[in-house]
Amino acid sequence: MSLRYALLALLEVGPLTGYDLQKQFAVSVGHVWHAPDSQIYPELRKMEADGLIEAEVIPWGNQGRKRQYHATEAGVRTFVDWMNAPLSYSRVRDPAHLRAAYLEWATPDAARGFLRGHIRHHREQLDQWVAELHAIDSLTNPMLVRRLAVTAEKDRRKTVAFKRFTYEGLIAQAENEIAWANRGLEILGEFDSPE
Amino acid sequence: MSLRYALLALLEVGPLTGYDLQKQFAVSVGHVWHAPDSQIYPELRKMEADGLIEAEVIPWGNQGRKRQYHATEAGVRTFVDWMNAPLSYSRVRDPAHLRAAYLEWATPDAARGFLRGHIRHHREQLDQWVAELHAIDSLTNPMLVRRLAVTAEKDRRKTVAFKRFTYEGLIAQAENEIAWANRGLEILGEFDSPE
DNA sequence: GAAAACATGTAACCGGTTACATGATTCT
DNA sequence: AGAATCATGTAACCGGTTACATGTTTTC
Repeated sequence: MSLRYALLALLEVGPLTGYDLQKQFAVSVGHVWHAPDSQIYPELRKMEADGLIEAEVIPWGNQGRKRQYHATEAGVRTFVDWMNAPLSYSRVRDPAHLRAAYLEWATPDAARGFLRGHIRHHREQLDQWVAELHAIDSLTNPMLVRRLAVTAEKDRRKTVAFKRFTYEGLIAQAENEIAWANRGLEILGEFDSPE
Repeated sequence: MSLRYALLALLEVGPLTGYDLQKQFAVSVGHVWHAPDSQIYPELRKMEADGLIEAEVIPWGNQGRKRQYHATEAGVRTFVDWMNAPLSYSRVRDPAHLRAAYLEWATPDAARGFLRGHIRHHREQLDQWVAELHAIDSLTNPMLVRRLAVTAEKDRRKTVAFKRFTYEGLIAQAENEIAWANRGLEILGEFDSPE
């Protein structure tokens, strides 16, 4: 159910089309919440039906049309209420750690492949997040710039601080996973080349 | 789709009823993969239909009956194949970090509550995992003991090593989240009591 | 004129969540 | 006799995934 809050978060800053939102999900918000376009467009319609957002149909070229959405008062309220409500945690479902727990069933090669894949995956995430952190610091993230433009001067530092905080957390997560997998490779080595 | 592999992992060790499996999901495997009974029983039936497991109907008391499942040859093969296949990673969907990214919308109290809740949640997880790690080291985890009983002597160290490895990883994750949330509380403090 | 980008969806499926539902056995 | 535990499900719903589907506009 967080998709709608992720969408609302983006729409708090200013009106966007489904396509704009979709692109944001490929970069900024997408770093913490992924959603494909096939989910975004129907969700926007539902949110519109629920009165959280409103669309303005804008002509685009000769025949083209696009729907530009903006948050309504109710939408802002809903978003703020969610931000102030306690977060509910879903139960653990962690394929990588599930596999690790039974790794003695894999061949040594497959086990090594799994751990290297884990490192590769988190290295890729890490690279993205580090780049995003730089974009925050250098103010080259367009959504953040737009956000700051509509934020009172006194709240700007805070806004930037939370964005940094988020990405620092994600970076620490990725580094942690990489360190864990490397430790796993060491353990594998102990059993592969025993002496 | 990992539920069936989690179930197979448990059934590799020896026959269990749906109820036995369900209890394991409340403790050991449940630490990495949660599943409610309403999901376990139907999944077992599907696995039986797919020939991965077989049930033996055992009388229980005067009229009671229970179905004790064991992995078939095909079941073992399927499990081993999964263990040797590359793991596919699903896209990020992280409610806590999503919220953190827009935490300036929450009241200072709600923000503090969110971070404290994050710490509480991961502290609870941490406690469970630390206890589990002790149960591994002291060989008081019944499933592990059963597992070791059917494992060749030379593979026992390896089996225990991977279990430890898994829980060390989970513990590091939890500690990481707690450290992150504490850092968030510090940041909050800077903005709440500025001078 | 072709390719890239803009724009917006539908549909089938699947795994997981929540709530409901029931009955037997064993322990105290 | 009552509580705890053992035992096994069904059903409605919902969020997310994957595949499919289509047309316009802008840029090169």
